[in-house]
Amino acid sequence: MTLRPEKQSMKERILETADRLFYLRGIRAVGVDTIAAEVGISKRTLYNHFPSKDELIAAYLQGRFNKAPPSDKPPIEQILGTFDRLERGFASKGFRGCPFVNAVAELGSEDKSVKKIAIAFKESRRIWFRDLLLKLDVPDPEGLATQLTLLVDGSIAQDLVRDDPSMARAAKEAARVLLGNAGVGIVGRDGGNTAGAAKKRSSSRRTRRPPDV
Amino acid sequence: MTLRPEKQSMKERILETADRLFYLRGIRAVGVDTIAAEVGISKRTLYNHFPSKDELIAAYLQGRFNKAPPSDKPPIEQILGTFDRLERGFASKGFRGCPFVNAVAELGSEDKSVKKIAIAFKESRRIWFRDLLLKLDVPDPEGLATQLTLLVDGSIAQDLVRDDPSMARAAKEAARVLLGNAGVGIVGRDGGNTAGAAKKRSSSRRTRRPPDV
DNA sequence: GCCTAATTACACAGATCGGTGTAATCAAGG
DNA sequence: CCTTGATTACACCGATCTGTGTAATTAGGC
Repeated sequence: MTLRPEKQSMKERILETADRLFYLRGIRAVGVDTIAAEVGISKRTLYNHFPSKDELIAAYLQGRFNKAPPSDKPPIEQILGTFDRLERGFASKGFRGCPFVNAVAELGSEDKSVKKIAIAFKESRRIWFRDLLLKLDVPDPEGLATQLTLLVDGSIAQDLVRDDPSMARAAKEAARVLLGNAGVGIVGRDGGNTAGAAKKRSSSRRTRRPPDV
Repeated sequence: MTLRPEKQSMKERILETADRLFYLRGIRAVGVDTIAAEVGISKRTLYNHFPSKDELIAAYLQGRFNKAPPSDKPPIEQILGTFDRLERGFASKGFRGCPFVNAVAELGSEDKSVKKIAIAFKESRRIWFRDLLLKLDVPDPEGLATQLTLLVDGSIAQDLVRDDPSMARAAKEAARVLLGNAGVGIVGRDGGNTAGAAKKRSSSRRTRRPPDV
């Protein structure tokens, strides 16, 4: 009966489907019945693994907490590479903004646990930037790290409404300026200039998975 | 019976209440019954003024389209002043992020009209920045305007999840660097340095109206 | 074969959703 | 006074929501 390996546990299957639907259509817009039907299980089974939708939501956001893969590349490349990965994410078909920001926007200040997870995620990214900046001996790693997160979240929000992956490139150029201002030497500018980046209203949206946010 | 002037029309009263509830609690989270009850009218009256909730949502977002007051102050002050107003907005009690981003995040790609309004708003702000930058004769007003909008939206998203109005200051400092890099002379840095701005995890939230986004 | 645990189908509860139909009431202006 | 239009109360629709109760069915390990 098991046509394919099916190494996933039931809980994983539920969580995977919930992740996809919550992220793509919105948390409030997706009911537990829809999730159960999509997984191909009964609603009862779903509730056997997650006591409530709220817990499923929390698990969904926890699962979005990325596994930032450690890299041995130079810090400056890692920092700027963030925006390249961001641009690929924007261009992927299923991109729908930052799941944490979206969740907070949807569920408001009612759900405290959701906000806590969102805060933790945002802070983790800021710390990731900061630790890289520490290696670069910039004057103010804390403040610069915060500014870089602003560019990240700003480009995400802009792409969410505009569907314009070039926002990531604009953010990258701004990041380069901020880094340069902090005394970090400019590293290989890629291809074209960034002028009029907002003009190339790309209508691409290829078929890739949303890598990370 | 009219204790106070009551110069508002019925439609305005409905829209005002809808705006407050939609923005504060989320669009999907607020039903038409709730809005009617809050206004103190019957649901029938509400539907006499707005044929559907979707139209009410559209009117809500249209109403958020700000009236950018023309100013005769120097462009550079207007640009940087944006972040000051942003910080005041963040510190106000009812601030809950960008209504347009929130709406797109909530309603997803289903509602086309909502997305159109959101795009128009974001673009209008970019144009506002660009026109000011044109007066400053910067090399790339289009690209720089885009970058400034990234800082604006980034700080809004960050404040939404962190409740930290200092994000606006961090954005302002970054904007100053970007402007300086474009050849615009530094204008009066205010008070303290921007270092560790992310540290002053303000728990303020005063009682003010959300001015604009 | 048997025990245990998971999963199933399915009905149902209680609430809320957007939206409508209807008839009574109210207010204002001619 | 009378007419007209707005507003009211209120019942109701069908759909959907989260969550539960229950009894039958399945599958695997001993």
